[in-house]
Amino acid sequence: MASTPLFRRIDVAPAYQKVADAIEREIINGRIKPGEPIGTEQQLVEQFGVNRSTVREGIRVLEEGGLIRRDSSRRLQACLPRYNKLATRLSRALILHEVTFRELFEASMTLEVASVEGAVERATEENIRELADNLARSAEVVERPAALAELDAEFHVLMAKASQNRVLQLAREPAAQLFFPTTEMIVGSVPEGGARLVEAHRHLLDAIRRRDKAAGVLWTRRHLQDWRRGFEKIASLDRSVEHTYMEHAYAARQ
Amino acid sequence: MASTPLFRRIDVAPAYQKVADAIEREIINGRIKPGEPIGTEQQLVEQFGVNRSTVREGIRVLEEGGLIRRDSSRRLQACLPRYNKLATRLSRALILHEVTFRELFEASMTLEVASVEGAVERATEENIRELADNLARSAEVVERPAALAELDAEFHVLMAKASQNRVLQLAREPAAQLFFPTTEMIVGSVPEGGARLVEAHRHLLDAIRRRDKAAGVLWTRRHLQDWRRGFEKIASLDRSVEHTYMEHAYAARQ
DNA sequence: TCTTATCAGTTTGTCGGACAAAGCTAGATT
DNA sequence: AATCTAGCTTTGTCCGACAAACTGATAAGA
Repeated sequence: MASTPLFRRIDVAPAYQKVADAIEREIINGRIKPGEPIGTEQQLVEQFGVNRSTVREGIRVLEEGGLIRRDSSRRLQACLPRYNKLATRLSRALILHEVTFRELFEASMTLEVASVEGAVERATEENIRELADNLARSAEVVERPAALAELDAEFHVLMAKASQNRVLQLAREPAAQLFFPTTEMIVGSVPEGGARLVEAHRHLLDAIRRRDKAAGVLWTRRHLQDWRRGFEKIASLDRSVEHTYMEHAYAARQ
Repeated sequence: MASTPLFRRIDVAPAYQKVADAIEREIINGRIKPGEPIGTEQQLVEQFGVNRSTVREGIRVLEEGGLIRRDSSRRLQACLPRYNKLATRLSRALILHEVTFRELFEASMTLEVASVEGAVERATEENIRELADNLARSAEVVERPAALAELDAEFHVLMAKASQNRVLQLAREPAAQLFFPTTEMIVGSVPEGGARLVEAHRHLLDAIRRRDKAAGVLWTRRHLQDWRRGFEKIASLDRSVEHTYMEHAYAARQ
């Protein structure tokens, strides 16, 4: 057992970091609620007693972290970090770690199955309406791979939402962001690809309506296996989610 | 179909954002590899033709995003975003969204089971050694909840690593960061809690060694059910992962 | 020869002040 | 009352400056 230290540890974090930390603490522990204003840069300068440049560096950190944002008039306010934005960062990290489509597929299988199970158990009328609406729109664009791929991604987001489990929602998002953009290629290259996709969605929605978990899991598996078979016609599962592919997804998102 | 536009869209992003985007692009598409230097602030000032303050704001954005870091001498270099740094941000987001322990538990059950399945299939000798080492250390501190809780968290990280699936590794991390800190409280408040935990780990490692997937899944379920029963003695599963709890985890991490 | 001390040059973190552009406010005008 | 305008505020950017920390190399000492 060490003796009581004479001095406390010296805090050597740079000032901009301390500014960011101080504001973060206020938001995390709820003293500043999402939507509430943080104050102007000048006010922060006065409160913290540092230069405006320093405050601004701190603000950038928090902004990137998704804890604060600027409203329409560019004033600072606290906000709820959007899963989507964070997921984008994570997807980027996955790219840089050169994960393979096999890893992506395996993880997505787990996460999507869990989503469906949750959705079958807990989907609300509202959730079902949203899914039905998506299905109707999908049926209309079954011959247009780009539009269909987008609706497919949305369908699975809605499914995760219907599970009422926000942790799951967040956990599946990064993988989904990388996984689903390939749908367009696959649907386009497999005969009847679009029709099979819509049919799978129809069965999934049906399973949720009937609260039939086994059917939900079964059709999710089939749906993803379809994706996999399609993908393997185009490329190897063991190829990494490449930079070129990222550029594609990237350009499309902008 | 719209006619060809006369003008291209005007880019109105602030300069610091453009600086960040430009550097990010170079890293994402691999022209700058992880570990390579970005250059000094002065060099960036010259290359981009903007002020150093502007460059520094851009740097903060990338730093927080985990794309660049400063090495021992504070020089800038590209880096692979660390999962657990990103996961920390996600955990924070989950807190702010006031997710419940029930959501956390359900999602973790899915993710940990998937980890074990992967580990049983693909764990290397090295992975098994690490797990065995962790287990040995756990057995030594079975009576000290704080130390044991830490090793428990590590055990599950190692398990995810053994699954050889980096997507899964990343997906489970945010939930785990919120989930496992409660272990300390639970182990301390349940008689034989520590012993049960170590026993579960022993069976898990054994299942991996024998490549027995069913046993791995079974003991993972038991292990987490144990957590759940313990947790319910202390608090309701439907309580949100509260700010107070976050403060606890937060203080411990500093 | 090997280690240590020194010293000048870089680089980062911070500061103060400045200014144009965009937003906001409130009084003036129709 | 609705609209317009002028002034104030705030943000984004720039400039120049300086102390502290770090680098690298040279000089001094064992």
